[in-house]
Amino acid sequence: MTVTPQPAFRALADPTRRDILALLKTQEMTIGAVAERFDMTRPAIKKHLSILEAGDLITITPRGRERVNAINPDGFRAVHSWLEIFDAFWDDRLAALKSAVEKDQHQ
Amino acid sequence: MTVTPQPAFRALADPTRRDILALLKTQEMTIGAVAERFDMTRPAIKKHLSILEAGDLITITPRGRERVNAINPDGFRAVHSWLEIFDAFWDDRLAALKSAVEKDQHQ
DNA sequence: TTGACATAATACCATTTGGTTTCATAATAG
DNA sequence: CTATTATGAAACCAAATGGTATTATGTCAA
Repeated sequence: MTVTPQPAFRALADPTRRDILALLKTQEMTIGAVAERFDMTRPAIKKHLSILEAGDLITITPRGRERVNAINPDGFRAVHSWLEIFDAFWDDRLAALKSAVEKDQHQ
Repeated sequence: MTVTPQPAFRALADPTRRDILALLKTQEMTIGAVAERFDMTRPAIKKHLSILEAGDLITITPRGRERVNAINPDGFRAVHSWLEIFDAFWDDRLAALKSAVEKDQHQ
């Protein structure tokens, strides 16, 4: 069970890391393969991948001399569940907006 | 329309800022009132609030010599819509898990 | 076994970040 | 008007962050 969403939120704060996630969404990839897609050195990409792993947003699985990086839903769920705290608020605002619009229409 | 979720994700990456959001969820508050709730100086809180505003997660409205800070759903929607990119992935994984379980039951 | 390849690990650097202190400004209460 | 109150703004600092280059390690292929 995920205790704190902090590592996931921290991981999501960087645009390169979000791009990596969007890339891994389509397919699992080795570190080298990911690095090829970015204008950045492999060590830099490896750091990003480690941070994504720390946030439970990806898994890194050894396969021979390679490391396979794949999306891991766990971290996403932690983020999602934190954001859900605000769902009721949105509903309230939407309801308020709706009633305001309706009231306006009746005038 | 929100163009990039970057300022919102950046704002969400700090635990103090997420605590501030959780606080503002219950009620609008002035800067001073927010600062009273944290073991931190007012300028520090003010910086956090500015970053939250830059991420469209809150609005800061002048009222006399005060500034009223209130949750703003816009930034949350930007975050939510970026995360939605991964919804299909979760579904796929769930479907894969489900079929794996079912297959297992038939053996 | 040896060479090549994929990654790990370390040291290093510039910039950003999260905090402070201090001083300035604007609005309200008497 | 004056004192107080709420905030703005600037300068500054330590630590974290995002990147690099370099060197080491482990695995595969011939």
